[in-house]
Amino acid sequence: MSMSHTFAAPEPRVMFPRTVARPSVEIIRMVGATVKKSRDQEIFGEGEPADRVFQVLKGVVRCFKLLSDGRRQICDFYVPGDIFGLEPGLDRRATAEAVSDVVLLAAPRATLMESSDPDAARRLWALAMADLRRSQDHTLTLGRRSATERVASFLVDLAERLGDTGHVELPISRQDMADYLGLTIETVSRTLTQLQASGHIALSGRRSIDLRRPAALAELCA
Amino acid sequence: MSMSHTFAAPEPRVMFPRTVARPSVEIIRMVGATVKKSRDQEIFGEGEPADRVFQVLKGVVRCFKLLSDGRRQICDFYVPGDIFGLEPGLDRRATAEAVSDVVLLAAPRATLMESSDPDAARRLWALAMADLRRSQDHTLTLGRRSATERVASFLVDLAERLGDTGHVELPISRQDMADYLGLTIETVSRTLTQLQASGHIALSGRRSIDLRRPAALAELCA
DNA sequence: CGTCCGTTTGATACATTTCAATAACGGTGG
DNA sequence: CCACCGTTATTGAAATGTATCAAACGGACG
Repeated sequence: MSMSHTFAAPEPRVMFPRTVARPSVEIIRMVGATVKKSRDQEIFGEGEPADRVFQVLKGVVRCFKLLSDGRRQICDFYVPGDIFGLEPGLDRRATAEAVSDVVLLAAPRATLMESSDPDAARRLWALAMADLRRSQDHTLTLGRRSATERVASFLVDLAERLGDTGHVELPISRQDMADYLGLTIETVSRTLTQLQASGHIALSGRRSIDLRRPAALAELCA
Repeated sequence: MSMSHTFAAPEPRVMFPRTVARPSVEIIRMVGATVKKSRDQEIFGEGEPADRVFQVLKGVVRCFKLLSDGRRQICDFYVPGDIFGLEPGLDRRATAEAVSDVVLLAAPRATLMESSDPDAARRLWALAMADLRRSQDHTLTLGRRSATERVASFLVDLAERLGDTGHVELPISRQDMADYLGLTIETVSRTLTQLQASGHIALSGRRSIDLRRPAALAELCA
């Protein structure tokens, strides 16, 4: 489809908002304050009060949980357009960090919850449900898919989320992929080279992947 | 055990003050119709229209997803008091079955969504968020915990859910445990006998487990 | 041009799965 | 109450996928 790049992109750049319509909560745009964070900076930490909700304008955010010995599981990535930071209770159940430099919109939780907009609650609910759906798909992947299947489904999913062009400008490192997929960095790397050898994808640079046979890739997800 | 890379461990957290009252949605009780299903009977199937929401009165329900080759991942179990069947979209993303003979209350989705009760929406939201929280905890378990840690955390979680008495009358088979924990039935079985050998639990019959050292068990979850 | 960090590759170790057999339960009927 | 049976669970031995340990590579950058 698109020409493969001969050069690696210097830095993970702005990602395209996916074309799929998603529930938008206008109110965030209205009452939100712009927040910028640089690469690897924390946005909120586990245990803190969950007083704000965020929308990604630029960059990518990771949300993760830690085990006592430092093992990390990334629950989800958020790309431009996504809203995150809604919590079931009063405090954060996970930590959020900037994967790349990010620009966010932050709105006080209370404002959203008590909004007079009759649709706001419904939209917030839709957002929470969308997260739930993603989380349950993730559960299936982690519980029952092999390394190859995990990587394949990750690529397919990411491509779709970023607006499918058959080309993924990977916004995240191998370590982040590994921690999202429940694998090690070595296994992710090996799997990617295998997928390249089998002609499913083409790697160029560290952060750029062409999906050469998207249909076959989707098959691989089982 | 997957030690991918070491990250700073989270600061010692307070042991869950998780006495979060189970959000109840009275309206289900008011407009709900009683439904009975016997063991292994389907309650709803993936792809069907998601027109009803259920509350468990008696018995246990499992909700799962399948891969094309039949591998199964149980997303969650629902015990008496739990509400399930809320969906992000118009149709079911998973299949629900009766683990044992069950009695359910079923309420039309539309009734709930359009309820004039100002609190109903909020409670529904709380329910969805509770599911999300559980799902993300599950993600951590599947992605980063060893077999022993998975089984231990399952037992601790289940005991708490059923009303912690240090004794779990297991409502589910080894196969269901395995499919929830992303393991095989053999591994679950071996792990349970090890936990018995180490004095953490005592098995009696197939469906009855005593948590002999709950604190130690909780430690095992990492 | 050399350093540094992230990635790839290689060799080996290990946890869990797989395959196969045995054992324990739970219900049924004699 | 006991013997039988099918089902579910346990145990064992071997195979396998992924992790671990260790080293080499490569691009980005000063």
